[in-house]
Amino acid sequence: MNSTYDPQYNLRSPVTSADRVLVSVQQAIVEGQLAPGAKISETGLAKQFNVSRAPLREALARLERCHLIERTPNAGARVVTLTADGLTALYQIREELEGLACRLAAERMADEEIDALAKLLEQHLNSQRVREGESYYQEAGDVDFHYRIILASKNQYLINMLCDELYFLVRMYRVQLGMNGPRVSRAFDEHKAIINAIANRDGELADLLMRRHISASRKNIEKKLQVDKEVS
Amino acid sequence: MNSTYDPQYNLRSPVTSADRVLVSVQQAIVEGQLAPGAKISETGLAKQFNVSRAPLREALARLERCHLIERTPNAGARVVTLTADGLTALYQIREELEGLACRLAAERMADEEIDALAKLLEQHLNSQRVREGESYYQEAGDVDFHYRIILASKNQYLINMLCDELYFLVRMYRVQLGMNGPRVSRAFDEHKAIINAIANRDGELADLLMRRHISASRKNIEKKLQVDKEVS
DNA sequence: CATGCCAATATTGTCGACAATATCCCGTTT
DNA sequence: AAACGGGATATTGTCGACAATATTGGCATG
Repeated sequence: MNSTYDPQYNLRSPVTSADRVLVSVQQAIVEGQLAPGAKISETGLAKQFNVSRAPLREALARLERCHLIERTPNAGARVVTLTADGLTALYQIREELEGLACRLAAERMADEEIDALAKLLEQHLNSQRVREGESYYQEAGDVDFHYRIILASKNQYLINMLCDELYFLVRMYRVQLGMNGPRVSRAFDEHKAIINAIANRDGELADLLMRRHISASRKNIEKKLQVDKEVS
Repeated sequence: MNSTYDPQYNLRSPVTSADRVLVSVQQAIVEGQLAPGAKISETGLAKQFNVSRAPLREALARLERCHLIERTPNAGARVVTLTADGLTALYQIREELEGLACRLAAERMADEEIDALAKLLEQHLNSQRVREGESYYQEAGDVDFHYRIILASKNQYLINMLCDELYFLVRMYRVQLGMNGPRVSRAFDEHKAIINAIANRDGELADLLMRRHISASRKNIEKKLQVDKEVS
């Protein structure tokens, strides 16, 4: 599995050193190199990434924004922990917001964008790596699909909340629980149904399908969380 | 009109000096002392609030989070501008999220909380100040109602997104457009219907009513925006 | 006169040091 | 032995200065 994940979704490329360290720490938390619940040492991380504490603290502020850490004044920051309740809460929001994104995308997505997304889906399914079950590429493909629809909504706040805030946490749950099971082919079918609804400009249906899709995904992860808990 | 607005909604009281300057600048932007589109001078604001640039920049990071300013790397920050498109986008999100909040509140709100909220509504309607049309108290009362329902959802992300991020902008639209018109009594009826639905544990209905309520509010503000544009 | 370039200026980003606060450890007390 | 208290330590918050980047104004050129 390829461990470097190119976040092509970051709207603006990292220009300042706070941006760079943010990307690094985001990745470290999502992939678990900084364990859930771990205390974050400002001086430690600053040294590790060869920056001073100022840009690191700027990065921490944004990490809090995307719910990857929790800060308490004068006491410091900890990496968030993954819980069943948190997952449910997160996916409840996703259902609402991505449902809305589908309705808007059905109105606003250009025909060419729709074609391109449909093609990307096919291409992704046929890809060697996906069939071999590399979870990294499954994850990237899924996120890509959702991002394109969200961006097509052209609602600034929606895009911001989903892509810049919530999705890092979504990926964290998936990566750390190793979600690479047999749901891939079913998810593909669901994706296809959604893009079809959008192509038909049927926002209501796309909304409904997306909600179901996310709900199914949630149940899948909840099951895994349950199993993990029983094992431990 | 009382110009000081006690933000009783801030979950944790400001403890650090960055917290304090954040509250001050938030208020300044929402109430228009820092005009929409105005450039933000870090050194200027820092002097004005008698702090160094470090805590001020911390505050700016959080102001960006609640969409009150827009930053561009190496170039600085500007106060956001109020536009019809932005308002529509904002209220689309509100409809979805507050609808969800209603569904959850219908499940989770304690009977005593419901009673208290109903009483607060009555009390608010009968209040001298409200009948005299002091927009400040109308605004506070409305926000209070919505906040209580949102908090009752007990969904951490929902609460965070609405109360800590979006609502400052909502208030900014309302305050700066001087929304103190005759919608107050109608809004009261709508509030009452919503709390009734919640009391009956009818989440579906509460959801629907809240969406309509927010939609009506949006149209009201859009009208005002239109009028203002024609005048100018 | 408009336009493009370059230096001077102003503003933002980063750094290291200090102050304020929390955390830890250990001795004392009941 | 457990609970409390107080000092030592570590960590966070804030400050002023410097470096890096944008912006401004004037000068030369077409």
